[in-house]
Amino acid sequence: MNETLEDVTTIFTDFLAKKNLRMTNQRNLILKMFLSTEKHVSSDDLYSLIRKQDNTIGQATVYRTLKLLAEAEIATIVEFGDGVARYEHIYLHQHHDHLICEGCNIHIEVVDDDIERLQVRLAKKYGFTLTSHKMYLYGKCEKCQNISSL
Amino acid sequence: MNETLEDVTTIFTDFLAKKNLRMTNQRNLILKMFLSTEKHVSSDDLYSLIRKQDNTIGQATVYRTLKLLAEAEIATIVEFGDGVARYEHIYLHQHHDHLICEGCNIHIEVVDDDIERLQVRLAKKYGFTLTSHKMYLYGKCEKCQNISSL
DNA sequence: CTTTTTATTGTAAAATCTTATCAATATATT
DNA sequence: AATATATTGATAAGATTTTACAATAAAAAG
Ligand SMILES: [Zn+2]
Ligand SMILES: [Zn+2]
Ligand SMILES: [Zn+2]
Ligand SMILES: [Zn+2]
Repeated sequence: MNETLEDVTTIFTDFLAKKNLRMTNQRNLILKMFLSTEKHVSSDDLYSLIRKQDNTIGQATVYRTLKLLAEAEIATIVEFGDGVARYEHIYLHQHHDHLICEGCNIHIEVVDDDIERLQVRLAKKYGFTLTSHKMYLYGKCEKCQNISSL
Repeated sequence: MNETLEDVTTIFTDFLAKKNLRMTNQRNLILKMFLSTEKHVSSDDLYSLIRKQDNTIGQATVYRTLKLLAEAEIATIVEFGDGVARYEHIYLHQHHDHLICEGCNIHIEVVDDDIERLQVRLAKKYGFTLTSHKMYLYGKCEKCQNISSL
């Protein structure tokens, strides 16, 4: 996907309008900051980032806006199992899954077209139409394999 | 996998011994109740179940024991995104992934051997050895597809 | 069998993350 | 302008999980 910030802002504004909600300065700033980050930010991460530009913004507003962004399908939730909801953007960033090293904790974004195809097939086998999926692969990276074999 | 309750209890006891921990009545009961449940129980679910048999047990003990069971690889965490950690047993239950209907919320356990194979291949491509994975497929079941098209 | 050491438990407090409440403010509609 | 509606920030409340700690139980040592 190659949307610009303006495109995504329009998408969000339209989404809001459809629900009788308004595009505000706060929502605008939050969206802008969110899109400018790479990968997995928690609401709190984003709140800290935004405070640097505008320290009047409220924590709850960030929570609320991220929920809206997820509803608008501009953001998706990623859960790494520590009880914190993290978000990443879909627009400006295409779908991917996560490969995670249990040793050093690095996260690599991956996609395998064959798997993506088979997921649709698998869902269809049960009469489902697939709208999305999440896949997390856990293992050890090259470096950590060597360390643990010492 | 076809382990019996006794087998799994032994596995857990051994795991504990290796860490200088002890098999206690509480841990034994929690394990037994956990294995007797089907699928996704939260710590609180399990706590309620156990209280019926022994109302002296503490909530924290259930949390602690489930953590240990996960560490011992007898249980795995399943996260459905509502902020609650749920557990399911690996022993007595083989690996599977989850197909979830966004309409009626039913959960179907699925496995696709081709996908499982490709996951290993994908990880290898990045120099990773794979130890586990989680895959959640979200969509609409047959019934819910029809409902939403009315 | 004691005594001593170590681990475990239950209770309750604390920590974390998220949501709800509400009066004040900003935005849209009339 | 006046009115209605939505939004905000602060704060309280909720929910889930972890931690602290004294009392208890289990294991090890004597
Ligand atoms: Zn994918
Ligand atoms: Zn690594
Ligand atoms: Zn699988
Ligand atoms: Zn359904």
